[in-house]
Amino acid sequence: MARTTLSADAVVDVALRILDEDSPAALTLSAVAGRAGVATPSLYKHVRNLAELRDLLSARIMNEIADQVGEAVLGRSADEAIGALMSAWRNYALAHPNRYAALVHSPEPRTAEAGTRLINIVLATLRAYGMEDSAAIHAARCLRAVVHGFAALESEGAFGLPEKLDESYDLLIHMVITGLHSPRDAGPLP
Amino acid sequence: MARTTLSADAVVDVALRILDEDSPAALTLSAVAGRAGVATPSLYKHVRNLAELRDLLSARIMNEIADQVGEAVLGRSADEAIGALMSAWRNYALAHPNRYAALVHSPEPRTAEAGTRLINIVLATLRAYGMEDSAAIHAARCLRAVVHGFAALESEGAFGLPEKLDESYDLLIHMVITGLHSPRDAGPLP
DNA sequence: CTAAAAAGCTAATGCCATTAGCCTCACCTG
DNA sequence: CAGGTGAGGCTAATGGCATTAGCTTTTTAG
Repeated sequence: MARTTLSADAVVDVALRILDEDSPAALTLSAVAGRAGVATPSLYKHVRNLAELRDLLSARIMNEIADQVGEAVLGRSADEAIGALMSAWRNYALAHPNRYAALVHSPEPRTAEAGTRLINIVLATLRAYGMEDSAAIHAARCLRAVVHGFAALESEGAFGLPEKLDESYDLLIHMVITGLHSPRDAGPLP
Repeated sequence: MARTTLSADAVVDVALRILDEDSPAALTLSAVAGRAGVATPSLYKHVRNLAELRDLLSARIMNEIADQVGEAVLGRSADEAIGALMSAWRNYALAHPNRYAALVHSPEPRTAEAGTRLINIVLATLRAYGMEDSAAIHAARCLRAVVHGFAALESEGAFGLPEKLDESYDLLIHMVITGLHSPRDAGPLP
């Protein structure tokens, strides 16, 4: 029966639900097929193999992050934009910890393209600080590393102490904004 | 033959070599057994299962990082210590990308304990900035997130652009140091 | 010297991904 | 309206891996 129900996108949808409701380890083709109401080998008509499904999943997730971060930045600029950007990014990871854990930062084209969308949003935001070209790239990398590090650790439950994580993140935002205002060649501080 | 050759530690050694020479995905009990010159089920005399082997591996790696970071900080303080700490941490990830990728930040006791060693080193370093208690915890979390984010992304090969990564990291160190000198309640900048 | 424990082995089970080859319905074509 | 084609589904089979059970051998403690 050439039903029109299933497609690569639909398979990714199912995989996302498994990810959200179970764990990254529960993401098997068997589980996806079971939930889609289909025999396992049927999935191969839509997806080359498990590795490709993971790639598609990563790309989808990265695009969702770019969407949310892009929306958060709309209509803001400079410090306010940085804060909104960082909060939106972290909030995505908090709302979907398993998705964030499943996100792979590989050179795989689809995910890389979505990653480029995200980086471009960051670069655009940095223009408010007068950063261009190389300087902006370095700063964007730092911003990305900072947010990713916190989000990854937090969604893994790696922060054990009782101190409030919101406060830690506020501090981090503050540190980033301070750093952006202090150009690299400013030399040592007083 | 109750040979004295194999032990849990030796199994972890073999697993580390597989990790270094192949990939995280190549780390199977079969591969470990093969390289150890033993049948697969024999490993269960030393390790409860694959999950425990991964935990032991994580703990080993985390301890190595703590060792290197602790050594880097020795005899330095304040800004110089922060820079040395951040460089040593990143250098470990660069030297052993697969180990860094295999590192899991779970609440698993052994790894958590090694992680505590590392955090204590960071906390001690922060004391040079007059930070204590809660403030130091928040700052330590930020430092950890910053370094982990950069190291994780770099060792995954996530930075695609041609700009030199050393320069990006220098900027990141600069940003962190600047942020540490600017207390949270300093208010907006000029 | 002996007995028990430590550490190894083979065999067997079950899950998973993947491949091969078959079947059937939906739809387009004439 | 008949028929053929292909997308999309299915069953069966294969091979890798983790894990368990139960046996055997070697140390080593007493």
